[in-house]
Amino acid sequence: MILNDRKKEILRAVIEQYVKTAEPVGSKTVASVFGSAISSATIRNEMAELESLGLLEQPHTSAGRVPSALGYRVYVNELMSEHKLSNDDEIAISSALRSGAPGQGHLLDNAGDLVSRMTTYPAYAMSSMAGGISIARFDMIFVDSFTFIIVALLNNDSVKNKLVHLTLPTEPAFLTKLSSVFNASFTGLAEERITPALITASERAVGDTTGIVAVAAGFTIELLIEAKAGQSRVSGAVNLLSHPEYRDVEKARRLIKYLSDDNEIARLPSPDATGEIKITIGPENLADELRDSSVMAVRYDAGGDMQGLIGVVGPTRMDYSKVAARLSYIAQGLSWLLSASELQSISADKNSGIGDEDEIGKDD
Amino acid sequence: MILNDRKKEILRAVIEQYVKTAEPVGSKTVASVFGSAISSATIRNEMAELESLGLLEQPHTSAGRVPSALGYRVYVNELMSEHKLSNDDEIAISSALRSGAPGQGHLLDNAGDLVSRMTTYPAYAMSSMAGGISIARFDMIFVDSFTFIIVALLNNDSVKNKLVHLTLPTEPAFLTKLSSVFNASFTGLAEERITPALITASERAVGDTTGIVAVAAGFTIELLIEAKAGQSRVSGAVNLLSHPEYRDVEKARRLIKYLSDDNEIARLPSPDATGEIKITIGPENLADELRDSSVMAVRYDAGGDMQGLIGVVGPTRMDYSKVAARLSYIAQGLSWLLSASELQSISADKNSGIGDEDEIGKDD
DNA sequence: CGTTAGCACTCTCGGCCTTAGAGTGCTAAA
DNA sequence: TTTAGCACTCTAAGGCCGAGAGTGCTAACG
Repeated sequence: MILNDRKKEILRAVIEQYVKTAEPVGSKTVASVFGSAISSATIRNEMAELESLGLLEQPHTSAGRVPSALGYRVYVNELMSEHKLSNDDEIAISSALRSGAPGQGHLLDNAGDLVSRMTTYPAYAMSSMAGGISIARFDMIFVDSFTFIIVALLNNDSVKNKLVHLTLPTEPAFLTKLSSVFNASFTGLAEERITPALITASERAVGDTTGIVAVAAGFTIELLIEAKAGQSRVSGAVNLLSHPEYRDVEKARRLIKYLSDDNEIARLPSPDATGEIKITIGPENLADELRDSSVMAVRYDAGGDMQGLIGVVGPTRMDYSKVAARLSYIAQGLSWLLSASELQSISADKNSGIGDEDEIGKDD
Repeated sequence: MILNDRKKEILRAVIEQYVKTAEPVGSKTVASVFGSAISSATIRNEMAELESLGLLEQPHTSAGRVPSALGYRVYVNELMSEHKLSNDDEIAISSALRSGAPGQGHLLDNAGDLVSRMTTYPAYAMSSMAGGISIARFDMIFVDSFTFIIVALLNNDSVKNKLVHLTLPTEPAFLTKLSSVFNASFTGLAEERITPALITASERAVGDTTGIVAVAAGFTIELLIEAKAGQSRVSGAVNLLSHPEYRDVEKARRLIKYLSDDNEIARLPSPDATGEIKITIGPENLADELRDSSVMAVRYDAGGDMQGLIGVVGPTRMDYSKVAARLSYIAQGLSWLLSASELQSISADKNSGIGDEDEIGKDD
């Protein structure tokens, strides 16, 4: 978009004013931003042109102008100045990262809560694994003859388990055999690659006639499915309700409903590279429910082959610059803590929970 | 409350009509309920008396009447007829219970989702353990010299785990010793009873100089705290927004905010005995945020020493009878499935996940 | 004495009009 | 090219009015 400098400044002024007040911005208001350098009449002319370029819109004749989605896009691409985080923000974020939200053990929840608190918008957090989630190692714990526990160490360094009850008794030696077969056959496989044929083969390998292999395999699949599902989280959806664009309950309800669907979350925009902030504005979003909202997201490095993603969903009238700054500061902090923790281990500092690998998606 | 039969019938009619329409009910409407048995003038007289008794209220002269909190209370205690569940409802509930919500492994989530879906109100689900949560059994899994897993079988039959990284190497034999000391010292203890003194004692018992005992004990405490926290869940908070009494966004926001606080959830009303439905109406609720909402809850038997609780939060204008019927049908179903599963074990039916003990709060 | 028809009265809600104010676009002058 | 001036447009808020709903009271009735 080729705009002369003055148009750019006017566009910037309109957007920044509108973001602040949520009211259409008139030529006089813009003029006052420039002191007495330009008259409101000139600005009116410029604004009329900006409108015909599709960057501004008028709710009706004789209201001021409001940025269009395209206007925001130009602003984000070309005009937005880097927002400098305040000291308070930096302190708030880094101390929250270091201590984790009280009473919460989950990294995704922690990160999501923090993002949502620091932006006043609903946040989403996801983690993903290059090559998908699989099990790195099985252990079977004998509890009593009718009970055992499957413990699975996943390739994302989290641990999951299943308690299994049996109708026919078993014994420790059998479980040892079971676990070595499982370690041989099922490790490294994504959930969809654990096929019935594979299970039957293992059944034969163990010499199982009681069905225990099938059951254990079933739990293994469940466990992998849960591990995949546990990879996304939305926090602070209520926050939507404090923004004027969602004062219409029905609109808010639809968006919150949308955000509570895990499958949809997985489809939210995600940036290609670590550190780069991806912004999709209004109709740039594919989902209908997001047509008049914006989404910002950033990846972070969760150590090893793991990648994480945090983002927010809010009205198109967002302070993109400020949100971007906070989002990327948080992402950087997470990358740092999570990569650092690869070298880290027993730590006397009990509060640094959020950085410990034991915190990563080990739920269930 | 001593009311003659006709007053009772009128009160009932007003409430049932109001529940249906959310509009103040006039004498004529009530009269039509009785056919031409009583004239609207008579009803007017009766309604005026019901108002002076505090059972009905008038939003303004010349609107109809609306039930007061006291009116609902009398209705719930004395007038409410038992709602007969439709066949469809029974089928919907029992099949949902049997199969679990798709993609969700957690019992609390499942139950909460179901309740919220079947009532259109936000639901809360909790589970609790007579005597508190403690660990029944420890296992330590050696992964490599610098890594091991603590697996804890809790007294509520769920399993939790922690992945621990070490700075100094260890070996399987040491972990065996560690786990026997932990099994001897820390089993059966609630989180607050694992004291520094106890930890030091174990340290001496194992002969540990590396701090590994302290770290493992720290993780054990964390694990218990998480187990306690994982015992309550709210589902379907968005549902509030579809009810006209929460069309005021600010009101809805406050209530949803309130419901997203775990500590507050733990304080929501809970009935004394299994099967009994506890209903608190409007100002009967202690929390300010619930002053114009009602809460209904029922306990179910989760097998063994475990108790569960499901409930809903909604406007005082609720169909108490219908919600009660659905709630208690769900509670009965849960009791049945969970108690049954004590006898149950390996089951060929992969879909009966919700009834399997492995599903209970094993999210750590 | 309880019940009922009749009626005046009250209050809300929606529609309509008016006015104030904000902001525009156009014109003409600098 | 910029700007002052001005007529014009549109909304939002307030006021007014009539329709409608529902009441409470009174007086008549069985």
